[in-house]
Amino acid sequence: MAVAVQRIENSDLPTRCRDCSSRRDGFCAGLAPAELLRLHPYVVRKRLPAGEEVLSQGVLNTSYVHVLDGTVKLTAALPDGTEQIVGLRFPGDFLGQRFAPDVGFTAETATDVEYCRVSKAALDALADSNTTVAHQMHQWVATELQESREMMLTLTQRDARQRVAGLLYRIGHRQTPCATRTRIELPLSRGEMASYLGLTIETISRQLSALKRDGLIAIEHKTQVTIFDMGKLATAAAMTV
Amino acid sequence: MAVAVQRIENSDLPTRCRDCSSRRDGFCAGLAPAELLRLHPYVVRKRLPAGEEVLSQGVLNTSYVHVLDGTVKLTAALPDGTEQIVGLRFPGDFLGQRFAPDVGFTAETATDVEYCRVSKAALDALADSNTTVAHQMHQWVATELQESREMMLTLTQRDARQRVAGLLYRIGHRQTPCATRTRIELPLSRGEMASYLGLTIETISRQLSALKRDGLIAIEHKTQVTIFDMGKLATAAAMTV
DNA sequence: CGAAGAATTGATTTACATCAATTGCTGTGG
DNA sequence: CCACAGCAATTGATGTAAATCAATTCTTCG
Repeated sequence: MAVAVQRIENSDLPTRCRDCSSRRDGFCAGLAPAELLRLHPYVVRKRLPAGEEVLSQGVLNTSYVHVLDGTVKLTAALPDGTEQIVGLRFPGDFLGQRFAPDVGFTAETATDVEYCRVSKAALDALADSNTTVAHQMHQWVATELQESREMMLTLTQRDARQRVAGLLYRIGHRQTPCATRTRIELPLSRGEMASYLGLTIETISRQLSALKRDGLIAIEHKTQVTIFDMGKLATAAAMTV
Repeated sequence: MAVAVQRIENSDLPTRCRDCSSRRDGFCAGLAPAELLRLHPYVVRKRLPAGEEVLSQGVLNTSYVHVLDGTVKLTAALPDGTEQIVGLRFPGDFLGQRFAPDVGFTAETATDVEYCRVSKAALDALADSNTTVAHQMHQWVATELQESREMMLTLTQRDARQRVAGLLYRIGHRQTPCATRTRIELPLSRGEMASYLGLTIETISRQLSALKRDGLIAIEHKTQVTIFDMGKLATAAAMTV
């Protein structure tokens, strides 16, 4: 508990942490330099291209993943062999369950992704000795639950147009939090968007065309989406209140 | 940490805990007798009729609720004034979020309900000093997340018949875990089932009639449902992996 | 260039919603 | 005890959003 830390220089941090955004305002901001150093041997920083598995459903749950750059999709393998997207993870997000014996959902890079993989045993040990860390991990699950319940409401209440607009809004919000007008790079194919929103590829395509026709967005090269007005998009998504 | 407890008699427990099922195999099984005694002044045991609010969305989050008997529905108030059911809680389940400043969802009794209301401050304090309790609470959120993600899959993948069959199956499973043939008391009206499953009252009614016609269930007095074969119902619900 | 895959667009079908009527309970008052 | 609100549930008729089926068009890449 009593980690006497004061005036520790940046240079006392592990090299890779020095310029990391997570150190400034993400998960690692909650860690003392000494703790980062203690964790250091159990962390690997990686970069993967799109379409690679980061964590695989069903295997022994031995690591956490902290997303630094790019988009990761969480997928559930369905009995019929297809996969269903159940969540998206962006920079700053955290993957892994503390109290699950094995991995519940496959995590797969949707774009090029940079991340830190942390040994579960090491971070769990740290959480055992540092309640702040334990709380942070607990709180993260609560955040995921909240998100998942919002998705439930989306699926029961919103029509196709609202779902697509809402997804674009959320991606825009994560990629450029403060802009009213923004250009985003879609991390998902039409099929992936369809899977996530419980719709079909054709419906996604039609709704994107409709949003384009209505002057809310522009699309270039399939994946470059310009959002002209985040507020109007939020209205189209019925995200108000 | 070092709570020296040995050979504590049942009579050392708070009176209300002595015959409580939660003490045997629920949340309170994880607590030492001394801890139960410590919590005792901050707990009230209550019994409410159907249709009462147990926790109210938006108010300051000051208590946890531990369901002992009956069914509680979690509802989200929608902007248009209607309410959407986002979850059901049965005996043994837990309500309340450790790290949320206010209550996220209204919890309302769907049937007569017996429960213990615990001061949040007191249980949080206990969790701070007893990691087992903290873990249990963390784990509970993880369980809720799991359930919520399964609901997402239901809403994206399953049709009306599968949803209704699945709900009956789950209620049957909670009320009588080991039976193949069972009779359940529906804790929800048709409208509530519709809200939970993202369907309409009429569709629920038609699907119940269809399941009856197909010989999977029988219904008396609207709410008494006999399930002839849980296995067949699970098949109808496509719950099989 | 041509093949293969992804996305768009159009035509048709369908599951569920919506609208509408009827039935069946439950409680209240004459 | 019956009459009749008042409400939930059922059942039927019709409408509609999205799925499905079916061509194109656009992209990428060997």
